Amino acid sequence: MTSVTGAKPAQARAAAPTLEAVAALAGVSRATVSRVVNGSSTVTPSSADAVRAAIAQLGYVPNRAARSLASQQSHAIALVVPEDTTRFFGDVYFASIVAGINRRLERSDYLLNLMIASKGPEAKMLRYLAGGVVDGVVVVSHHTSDMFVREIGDMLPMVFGGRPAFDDLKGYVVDVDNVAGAATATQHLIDRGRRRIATITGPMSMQSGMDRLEGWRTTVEKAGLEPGPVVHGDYTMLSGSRAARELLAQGDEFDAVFVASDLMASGAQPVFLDRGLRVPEDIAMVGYDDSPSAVRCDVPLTTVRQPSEAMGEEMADILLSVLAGDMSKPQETLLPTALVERSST
Amino acid sequence: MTSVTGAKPAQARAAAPTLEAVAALAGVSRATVSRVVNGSSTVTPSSADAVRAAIAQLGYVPNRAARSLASQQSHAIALVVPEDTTRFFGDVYFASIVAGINRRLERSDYLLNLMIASKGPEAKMLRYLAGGVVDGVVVVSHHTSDMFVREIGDMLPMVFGGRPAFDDLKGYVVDVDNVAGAATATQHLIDRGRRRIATITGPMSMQSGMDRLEGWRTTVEKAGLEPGPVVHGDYTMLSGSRAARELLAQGDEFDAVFVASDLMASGAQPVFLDRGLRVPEDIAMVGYDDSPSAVRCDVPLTTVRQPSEAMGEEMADILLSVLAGDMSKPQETLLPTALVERSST
DNA sequence: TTGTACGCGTTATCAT
DNA sequence: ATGATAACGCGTACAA
Repeated sequence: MTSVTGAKPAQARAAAPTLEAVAALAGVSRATVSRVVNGSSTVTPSSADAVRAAIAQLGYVPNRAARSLASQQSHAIALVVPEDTTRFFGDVYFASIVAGINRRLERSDYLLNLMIASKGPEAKMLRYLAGGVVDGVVVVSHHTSDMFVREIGDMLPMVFGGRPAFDDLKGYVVDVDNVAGAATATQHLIDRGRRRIATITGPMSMQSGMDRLEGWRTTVEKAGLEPGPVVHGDYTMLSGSRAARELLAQGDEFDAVFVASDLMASGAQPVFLDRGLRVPEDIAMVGYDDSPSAVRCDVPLTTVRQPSEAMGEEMADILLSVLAGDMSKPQETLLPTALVERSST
Repeated sequence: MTSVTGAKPAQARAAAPTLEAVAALAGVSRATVSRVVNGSSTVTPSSADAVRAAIAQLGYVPNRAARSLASQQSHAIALVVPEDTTRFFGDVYFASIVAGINRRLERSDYLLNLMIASKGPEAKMLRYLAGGVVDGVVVVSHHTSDMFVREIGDMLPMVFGGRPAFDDLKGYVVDVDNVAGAATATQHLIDRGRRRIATITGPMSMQSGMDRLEGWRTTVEKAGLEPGPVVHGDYTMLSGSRAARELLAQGDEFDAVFVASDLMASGAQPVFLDRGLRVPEDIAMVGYDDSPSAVRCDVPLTTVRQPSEAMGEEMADILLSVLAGDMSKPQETLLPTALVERSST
């Protein structure tokens, strides 16, 4: 590591102007300034103008800490993701969620605090949240083993992205209808004339994994078909290729497979192709997510699209409503999925 | 959108215990409690124990807003990324940076605030930062056109990831030696016996783009070689394939190409291969970044590895030092690069 | 409509 | 070593 010492980079920074200063310049009291800043009640237009002029002239910006302390609100929300950084950044699903949340937040004066909480610092994070850094929490990618999440619900309003697996949930839920999505995908396979449909599932520690499996099973049974082989994965590409090998190794026949995530499907497909199996002729595939990897496959994937960005936006919207005291939001919001047909079926 | 109304999810949340409460329980004054909380100076072990016991019993957590207001510090830093969400999440480089920053922050009580500031809300972000939400800022992926970044330097300590292109910079810089990295790559090509070396550059609006071009040029000239053709890209895969086509269209001969990012290289390579050119026999390639895409290429890329995660960690470390009043850090820190040899040379 | 005065939970400066 | 007490900057009853 080379280093070059240069001029000193720090300098005296101008003290930020306060409400007091604005009030003095505008010739009114602090209270009045506070009122126009918060757009509140009735202030005489003339003095309101004077205040606004003073604010502009001084470049006044409310001090966040002081405001929080007085109002008992931080005007920030947290996105809690119980995954490690690699998974978080490796999955575009999270990108969409964040984009959606951001889009809603841009129309407010709330801030987003990203908390990617892999394994260790759960206790630390709970302490942060307890410290009043945020007014509410959005939780996505939640596993049954993440018990600490329950404690969050005891101290802050909470919105889940994807229904958590435990029963006594405190908090709102925004979800896609995973059962219906999986059912649509499976039915599509049946409509294409497939009779022996396998599935590569998501993790059984996540509600979405269980729901998609259920959607597959009920649809197959309703059609009077014998369920094909089932192999479990964890949504990652690696687990997808492993599952594909296992499927083949088991020796059970199948002419189609419903894969619970595009990442797993794009891991599985090369395995099939390498074995000389043709997609979709020998094995038809349907994925889930409609992620970019679905298109990048050798045989582009038919898949179930989730409105991830809309989910993010909806979650933020619900949380903001709750924080605004609006208790009329439904506790559970289901967003629709859509089948996207490509070459793999 | 279906919705199901359920039980009311919100409930009365216990008021958080305050310093006052702890003091009362421990039988000391607020000041003393504050002292042990901040590990400060000299407190009698006996009363310190009493305080700690009270804290544990009450589950006391300091209120962040109050602390900020009193101490004039937020104990949070911001990572400002002037890119849109898609680019941010699409590039693993950022993931490493964040991971590195997080790793350093975990050993502190600072919080990270991610601000992905595409185009619009620059003014809004400046207002946030002016509001005292953070004590310092880390800026990565900075373009010459992002003028608003300069204003940040006027109000907060700042660390750049990658040297900004403007001259009067206020702030620290952590960078890799892009000139040296490009030089190593180019020299490697020369050592392999290549005489006519082209380059696909990064954006000329970024210092790193200019530096890598310079490293290529000086090395070629120092070897007494005639510089090969130069085509500009913007680090993305798409621009890489476009650049490759342009390179071919120009008709100038070349037997090697130094590409300023792996993403561009993985866009360029298929173009060469499609034209029946062999890598490395007809065209040797060296990329930059050592990103996952370097390995996913048909012909895995020889590339220049940057210590991205170490960069993130170093940036956070410097910022924390400055915030702690330590002015001894060098204004510019250069991290070393390393050549990773694979099949493309 | 506007101003006064108090409180928010900590830190920091004094005395003691 | 410890305890009053004054900031910190703002919101907001309450009074005028």
